[in-house]
Amino acid sequence: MQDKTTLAKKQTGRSDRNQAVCADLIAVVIAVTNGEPRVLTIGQAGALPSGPFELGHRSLQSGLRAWVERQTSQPLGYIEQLYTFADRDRIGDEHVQRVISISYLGLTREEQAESSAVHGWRGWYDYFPWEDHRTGVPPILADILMPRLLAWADGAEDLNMRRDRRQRVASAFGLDDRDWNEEFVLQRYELLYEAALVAEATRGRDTGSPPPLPGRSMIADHRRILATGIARLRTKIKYRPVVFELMPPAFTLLQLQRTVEALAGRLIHKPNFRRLIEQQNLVEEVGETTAETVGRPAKLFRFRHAVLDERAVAGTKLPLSRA
Amino acid sequence: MQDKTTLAKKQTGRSDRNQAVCADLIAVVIAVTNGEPRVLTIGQAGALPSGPFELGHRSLQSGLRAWVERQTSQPLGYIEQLYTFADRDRIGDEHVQRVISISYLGLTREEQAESSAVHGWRGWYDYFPWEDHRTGVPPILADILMPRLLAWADGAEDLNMRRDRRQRVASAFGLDDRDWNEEFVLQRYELLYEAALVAEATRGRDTGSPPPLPGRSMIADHRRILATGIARLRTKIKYRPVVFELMPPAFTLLQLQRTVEALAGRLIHKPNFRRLIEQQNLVEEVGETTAETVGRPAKLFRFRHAVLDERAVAGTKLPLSRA
DNA sequence: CGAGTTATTCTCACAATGAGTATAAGTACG
DNA sequence: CGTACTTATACTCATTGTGAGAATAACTCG
Repeated sequence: MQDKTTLAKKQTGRSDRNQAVCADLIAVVIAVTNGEPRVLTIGQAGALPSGPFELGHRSLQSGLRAWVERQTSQPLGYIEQLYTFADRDRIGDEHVQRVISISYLGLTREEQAESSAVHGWRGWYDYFPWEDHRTGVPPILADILMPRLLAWADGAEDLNMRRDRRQRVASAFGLDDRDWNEEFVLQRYELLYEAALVAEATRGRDTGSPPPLPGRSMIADHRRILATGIARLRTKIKYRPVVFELMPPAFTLLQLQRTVEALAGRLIHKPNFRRLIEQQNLVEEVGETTAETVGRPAKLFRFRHAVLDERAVAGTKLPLSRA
Repeated sequence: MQDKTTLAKKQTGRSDRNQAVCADLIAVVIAVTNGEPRVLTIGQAGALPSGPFELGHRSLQSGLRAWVERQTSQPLGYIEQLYTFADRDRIGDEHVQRVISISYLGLTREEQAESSAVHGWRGWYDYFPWEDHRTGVPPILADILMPRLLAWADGAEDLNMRRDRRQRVASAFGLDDRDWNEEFVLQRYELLYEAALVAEATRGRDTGSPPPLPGRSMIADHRRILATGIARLRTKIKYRPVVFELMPPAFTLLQLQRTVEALAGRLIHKPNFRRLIEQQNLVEEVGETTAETVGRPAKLFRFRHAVLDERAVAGTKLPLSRA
């Protein structure tokens, strides 16, 4: 019955323990502007908006909203929890106190007047140049990263380890007969980290003048958190109508497609995309057309907000081309 | 540049703040025995294994493993993070100190010799009797819960609120022309909570002798966490080969099917299930057959562990019948 | 007006899926 | 020992979903 006492403690506030943990809230806030996905950052160093969870906060979510709005004055719409970390090694903290990082993914639209010195929107492919396959395989991947990754795999002492590494590289980057899977963002980042092909992997060590490595870096483990957010978003757009959080009130089907392509980092077959959106009844015509540049004017659509009620979870499927 | 100081603080351990938060690790550990899904609990009251995250723990995961093994001496295999909560109201804690609950889902096999007084396995449908649709719609749902839910929906003052409630009930419970979706476990629980149809919803209040409400209750918000775990598992078995974590080394296809049915709470078309499993190459023949009870003996299969390497994420789809 | 550009509608082959039927190989028991 | 019953396993078939490409419509530009 040691269990009864545990319960008692649980219900009377555990003042007997001094687990001085502190909890950080970290936000990955995404917007898509002109067909480019962007992430909200603060400071020069490249950091995600974040701050400690405080007593005044009503909930984790509201604490996060408060920090983001204080640091960037960007209003937040949709948010969802990403992951909670507490690894000691990655935090870059030598002190004894433990930090728990609770990360969130937020989706908005970039409507800021002018960019500020302390915060701004940065293209997410600046941080992950190997992730953009819209115009084919990025040169940086084929020319620099793949050779280095394979060298790293073959550089393992153990035979089993070599096989394992090659296996993981092949799976994550779509080698051999496999297809490129845009969802494996985190696995790819973790491999590059392991192979010391991203700057933050060698941060603690004294590597003289570090060689230039691909992709912009971020403080602490923020780039890993961003990778987690991108992976989640790329997965989620396939079964939930979250893309619309990133769209203006009215948009053409091509604009919608370009947004999805920007997120997925790959192209979509236009007629099939259109078919899927329409047969799922996700949008309705506004009644007007765009007077944009050249070509036949496109009808404007708006998101049918009713679908959020109709099928709380349903599914939005997106046809991604193979080529 | 207030941002530079923030960074500095971040990297030198934030001893300047006294955010005395404490973090709890909570485990939803699932096994399936004889076609019944079960959850690992401690104590009489119905509690999930849990304990505070401590300085000695290497990571959140290892801290969780330590607590579960200490409290239940049940070894843990597969685990994944579920969700992090910090709601004040639901914790049942009047004190100022904040508690963050980090929950995990674990999958194992029940191999305990005899049950102990302080811990044990309980059928998960004891807690959620309305979730088992393997033998049709549970009477408790049709006879008791649905009428009460509809009464609750119609009891709202505002017209919009009435419509909204009816809408949510219909969606979560598959009314009208909608299908029952076994994945909406959490939404259903939340609705029942809102409608005060689960015991823990009226816990704080002085409701004299509370009427008997369906389903066994749990301490604090543990039942909600269990609902989250069930929902996650029901979703996940459809695209990842996690069922095998719950299976013995060798099994027949029917045993595998019964396990999936137990988790999903609904029946599966046998030939289609078989086809799906085989064409995905998830299993291989052991070479023996079962000498079980009656009927033609079934071949024994084992999980092809190689698939975990081959497609780190791939997909295991399961055909759920509509009837 | 013709070339170029984007929008929009169809067609078609093929894979995936839900449902049902038929046959095989055992056990139980008169 | 043969018949009824039970479970295993193998096919069939209709329908839908999906990837890919062709055809047509409606504009702008010069």
